[in-house]
Amino acid sequence: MQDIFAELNERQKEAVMSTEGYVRVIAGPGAGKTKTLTARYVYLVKELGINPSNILCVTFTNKAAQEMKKRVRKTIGEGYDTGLITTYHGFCCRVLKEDINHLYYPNNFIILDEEDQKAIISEIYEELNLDRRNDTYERILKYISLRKNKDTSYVKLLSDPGNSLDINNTKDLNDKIFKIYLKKQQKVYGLDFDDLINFTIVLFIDFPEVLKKWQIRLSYIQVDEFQDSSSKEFFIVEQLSKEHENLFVVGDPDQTIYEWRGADPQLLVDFDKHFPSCKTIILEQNYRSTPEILKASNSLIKRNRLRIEKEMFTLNKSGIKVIHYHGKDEKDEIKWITERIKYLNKNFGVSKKNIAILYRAHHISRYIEQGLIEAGIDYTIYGGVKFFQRREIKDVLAYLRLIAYGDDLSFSRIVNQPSRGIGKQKINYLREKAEQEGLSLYKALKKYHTDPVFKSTKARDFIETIQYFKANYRSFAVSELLQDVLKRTGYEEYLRKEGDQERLDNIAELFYSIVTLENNNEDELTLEDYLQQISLYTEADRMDEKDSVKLMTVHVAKGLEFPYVFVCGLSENIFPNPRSLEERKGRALEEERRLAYVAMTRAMKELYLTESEGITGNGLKKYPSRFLFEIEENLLDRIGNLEEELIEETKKYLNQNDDTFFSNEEDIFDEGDVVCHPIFGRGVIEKVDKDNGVYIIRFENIKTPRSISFTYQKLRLSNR
DNA sequence: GCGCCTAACCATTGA
DNA sequence: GGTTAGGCGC
Repeated sequence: MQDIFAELNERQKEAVMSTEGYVRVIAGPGAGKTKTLTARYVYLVKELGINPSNILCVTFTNKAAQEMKKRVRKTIGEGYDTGLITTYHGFCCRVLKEDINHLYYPNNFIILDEEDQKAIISEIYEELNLDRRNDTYERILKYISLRKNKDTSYVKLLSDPGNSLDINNTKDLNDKIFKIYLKKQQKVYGLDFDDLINFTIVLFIDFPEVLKKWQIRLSYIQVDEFQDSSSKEFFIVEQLSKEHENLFVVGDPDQTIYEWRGADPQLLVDFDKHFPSCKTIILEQNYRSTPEILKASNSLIKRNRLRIEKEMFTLNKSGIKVIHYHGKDEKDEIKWITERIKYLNKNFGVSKKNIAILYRAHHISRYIEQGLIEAGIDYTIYGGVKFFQRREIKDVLAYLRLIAYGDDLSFSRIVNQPSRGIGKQKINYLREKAEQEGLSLYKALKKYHTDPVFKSTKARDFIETIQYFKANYRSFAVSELLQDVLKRTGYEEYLRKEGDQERLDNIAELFYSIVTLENNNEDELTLEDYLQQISLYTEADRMDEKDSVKLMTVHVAKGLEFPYVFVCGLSENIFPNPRSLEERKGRALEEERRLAYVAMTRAMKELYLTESEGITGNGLKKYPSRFLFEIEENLLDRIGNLEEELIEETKKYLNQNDDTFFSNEEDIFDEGDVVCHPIFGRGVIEKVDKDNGVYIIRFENIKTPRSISFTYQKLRLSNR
């Protein structure tokens, strides 16, 4: 216990000791959020004697959960069930496994990931004879997700064993697709990511006794990265906390980067209004970055209007200034990066694993990769074609899932992989049979594989192999099973024949990840558990200690830190992202800025911001990102050939598209002026802070004064 | 009927 | 780089 406290500062200690009631901790980047959260968990167990099975600790990723579990176990010892250190989705999964039967859905449901959803939609397209080129998966998936989240009554439709889905009675094509989708997912007993949350909510509302059970069980609840919780997720923890009234949330509104997915930072901002007894602790000391990095980051995030004023500080040692490199083209940009990496390595012994290259969107990684290959620098991409969505990984997992569940999605994925002579036509034939007799595709093949139709196929082999595994899989560890499956199904040989070493390597990586999981788990890892866990995995969960440069999007980098960080592709029309700006006007630019802030604050020792001239994918000319000019000039070291002319052109371009940018207009308000803000309402200007370019305004309806940047005053404030 | 190859088109972020 | 339709050969 002692050593846990020894590492904490006074405020962090205060947070750890705040075990009763509603508590919110607002903590900027590198302030030791996770450390504090972990210490509090340990304090609850060791000092207060609370059983871990009564503490719900919601983390943002599985990786964060795994690491926290590891640290917790080190201090409290083995033998505890720390299964409630988990993500929202992981927790919902746990609840549903226990109680979904109330909703007439079996608890051996499968979790549908994006790939599965796409497969379902693809089937629907085929059945309805729709032209795929005129539509996109993304649009349909968005529509389905929107529909599900707007009205959760679909949960009852889905779980109704009588199946009251009337496909003929539809309003339009979208509605029809939606209903067929529900029918298809019901057939495989699938739950997608939205369902996990929605089912849990319906369960809690419709069956108060289930909610009560969990309320009593969970004496303490703590939530990490609370600014990225959605109102639905908040509803879940709020309801759960009603019995013991111990809810502890940690977050930073400035790091909200998931608004587009439903995150609502206002929940953290208004936490004190929601729970008037709430205690607030603010952690402003950063232990991660050099003062140079922190100052530059602060100076950028200050440009946002919608924020709780807080200024991070650090006592860390000074380093070099943040560098902005401007390249003549993409080749030049990556060349400079690779040379810098080599320089750091040669002169300071910086190893590759301590370096991260971050970007706004996956496709940017292409020219980065190219350059790294040319320079002979090893790298690992996290994200992009996501590891768990790679063809070979999905195939292997589909075999495992078919063995465990016998579902149609897995079946159609791998029945002809490797080729067994069972193509489209034969699947359609099977589909008809299955439909008529209410069988799954696998069962239909099992019944009819002796039909003359399948004479020239390897259907019999296939059925025999799968049947063998179905009968025996429980007596093997998942890793053993995987190896056996690879051999007996001929999948490994098939890849080997194709000479696809990379795919084989990926499978090896999957194998080792299973072995690690098996070694870390307290209990035996069952196949069902594994499959469920893996479908909730994220790219960040794969992060390891391989000695290679790490490439990932800023979103994937959230919550992580790296000694040396390059943020590349910092151009207008890339970062900030034009589609995001288009889609959610107003709020989006602030989120993009927070994203840039998150990217910058990942760096511990040195931070490089790079961009280059050229054109973007949609044929627009690239200009240096506005964010590069929003950071105070004296905090950046501009390197590369950035001509005055281009800066002027950029300013002109930005002003054209956003009249609040580079506005030379002087502040038109004085202290004491009454102003009106579209969101905050009426307020009085308390102070004009010319140094930082902000007004401090006390709004009538808001407890703490807010700061509003000058650059926005023209647009956002009006005299009144 | 099946599977392989190619040209053409497209790309925001993710649990 | 991935995805898709369509053509072609077995």
